[in-house]
Amino acid sequence: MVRGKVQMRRIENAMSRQVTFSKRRTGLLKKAHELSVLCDAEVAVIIFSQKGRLHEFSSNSEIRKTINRYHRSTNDAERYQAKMEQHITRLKQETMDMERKIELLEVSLWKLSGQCLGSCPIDEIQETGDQLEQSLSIIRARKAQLFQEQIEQLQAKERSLTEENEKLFAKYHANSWQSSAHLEAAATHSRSSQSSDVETELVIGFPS
Amino acid sequence: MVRGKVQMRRIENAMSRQVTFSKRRTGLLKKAHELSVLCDAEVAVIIFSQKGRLHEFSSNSEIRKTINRYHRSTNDAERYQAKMEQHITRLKQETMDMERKIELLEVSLWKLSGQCLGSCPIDEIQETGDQLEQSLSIIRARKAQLFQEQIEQLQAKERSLTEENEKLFAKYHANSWQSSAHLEAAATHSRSSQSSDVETELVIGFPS
DNA sequence: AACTATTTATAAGA
DNA sequence: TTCTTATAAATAGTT
Repeated sequence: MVRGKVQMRRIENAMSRQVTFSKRRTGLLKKAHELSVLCDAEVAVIIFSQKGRLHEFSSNSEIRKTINRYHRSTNDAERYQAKMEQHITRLKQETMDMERKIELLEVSLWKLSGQCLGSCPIDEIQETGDQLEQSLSIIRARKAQLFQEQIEQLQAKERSLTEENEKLFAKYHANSWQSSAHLEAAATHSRSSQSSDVETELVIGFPS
Repeated sequence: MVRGKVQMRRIENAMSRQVTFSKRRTGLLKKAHELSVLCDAEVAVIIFSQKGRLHEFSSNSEIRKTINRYHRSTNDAERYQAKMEQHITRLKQETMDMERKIELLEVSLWKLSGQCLGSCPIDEIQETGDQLEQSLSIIRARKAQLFQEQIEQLQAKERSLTEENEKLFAKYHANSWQSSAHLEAAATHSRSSQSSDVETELVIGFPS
């Protein structure tokens, strides 16, 4: 039996506390239910016992809905939501920009590859053609330059090889008279290789 | 005074409902507070009145903490977070794909415009050149075709104008002998216009 | 908001 | 946990 007012402080006896928790918890949930029914209110109750066990009541089918409504009605939530919306808007904008960029690039490539001519006006085709001619001339110049460089490299290589050959020839000729026939053959080879390079240069330098 | 058990259903009288809400709401929050103090429990109560006004109780200083604990103890939160991460990952992937696509397109355009030649190997330049030659030939063909069509249109127009002129000439010649000098001038103009068109055709058809 | 007759909740004991 | 019961607390209807 109730022996007077209960002191409004933590019940020290663990057993009593557990029992009281059980009883009052039931009472609280019941009261919450009654409030929601009688007054047509949206009520949510969350209780964690001292041991961490969860008990809950929601007048709604989903307590999350009430929590979300709470978040919405709090200012924090509005700020949070605004931030999120801003973020999403930014992402969408970025995506759209990228898509537009891709489209423009694809159209450019399309035009440069000679497609889409059915729908292009003649002045645009003219412009694309001019652009291509220009690009081609740059590329032809670069090609010519690269060939020229290659030729110069080959010529340099050839010169150094010829020099080496001549040195070797002189060396062998001076130091060993025994195998003169063999060395003569090497020198001949060196000279024929030189003339072949010159011929190649002329062919590549001025294509038909 | 209380005249018997209250029926557990919505109170129809708005005034009574409002008063009962006020009283019971106070009671519920008090009970929640008592439970939290007596039993050392974590309690949160959220109430939205019928009019949407928010009332809350939290044994904690911050009701958000209790809500977060609720989310944690439920698996909802984890699932929600997992979903969000998945979504973000997907968005990032899409962005990366788009960036890669843009890069490829830009490199293609770069190459086709004759840039980036310092770093390109000769065979790639060769390939680009071939591609450009091909595109150019397509565009030249299209240009020629468009000029041809334009010429044909002009020829057709010229023919119809000539015919009309001749008809008019005949008509005026037959019906009115009074102003023969004036009509003679018109016919001369018609003939000169015709020869001018033919000249234009020859210039456009075979440009230097 | 205050009053009060009643109902309801619940502490302690079993 | 559940039942009982004495008592505190809550509250419906009224003022």
